[in-house]
Amino acid sequence: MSKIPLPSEAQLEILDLLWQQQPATVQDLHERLTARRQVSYNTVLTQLQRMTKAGLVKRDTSQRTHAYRAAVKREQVERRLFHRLADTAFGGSTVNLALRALGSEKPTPEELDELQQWINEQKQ
Amino acid sequence: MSKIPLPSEAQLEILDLLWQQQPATVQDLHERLTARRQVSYNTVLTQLQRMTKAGLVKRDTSQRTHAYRAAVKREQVERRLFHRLADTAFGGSTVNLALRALGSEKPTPEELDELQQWINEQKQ
DNA sequence: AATTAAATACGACAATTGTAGTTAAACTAC
DNA sequence: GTAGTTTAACTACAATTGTCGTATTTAATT
Repeated sequence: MSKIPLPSEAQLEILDLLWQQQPATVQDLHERLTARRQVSYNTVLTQLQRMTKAGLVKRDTSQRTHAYRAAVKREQVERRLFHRLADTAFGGSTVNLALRALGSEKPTPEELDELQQWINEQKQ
Repeated sequence: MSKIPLPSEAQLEILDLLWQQQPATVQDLHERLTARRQVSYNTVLTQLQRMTKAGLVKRDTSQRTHAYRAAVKREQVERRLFHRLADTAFGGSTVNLALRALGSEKPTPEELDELQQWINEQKQ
């Protein structure tokens, strides 16, 4: 099942774009990523090729212009990334990590509600 | 000020031990780290040397056996790490990231209380 | 058909990362 | 003081990472 590695930083950026809109071509992704920072088409392509090999994305090669989609679930990847961080520096407590991270934030009322709801669920 | 880089994964592990107890010698840290996973003395030493050069830790070389202490604040590093993660894949919302990460956890009552308290503070 | 554009494959490369070996100096214990 | 032990400096090395360039193929334009 999950011998799929976690995405690297640069890969995560692209994967994030895919999660937002799938499927997508290299050009799509390059355009969208360029909106955030300067990066060449080939760089995006290479990362997509690496992610394909790694099993992080799938591609449809039936057309000359390949179409990509994520092969991993957003929730799972995010949870694993978070855990890796929590494990190495927060004594494994994700709640601690969450609290620490929240510490300096000013959440929107919606976000607060979501959090509140989560807590209520846990209490039952 | 902060051209100090973020610690790598392995460095964070060691830094975490330092934050728990400072100052510490390489041997101290090696022993404590070994409790978590197998790693050689030299590996710990090398990381400490790299962290020293990077400005992440300071060392007292007045004795033959050097003594290390963190040169960066835990809160700051953790917040930066968290933000880096949030920025690349969570649309910059740390609350979202926190929620996502909490998703599958079973927190202790104490942790729940802490979270609840944080929420209450935010509401005011 | 000839030229240009678009797309992928493949290779390259420097920097970082994790890991550890070798060397040499400085203590420690006989 | 001779032999082992600790410690740190330095070197090494393969894997990963982020970044592109070049070559090649295929499609579009004129």
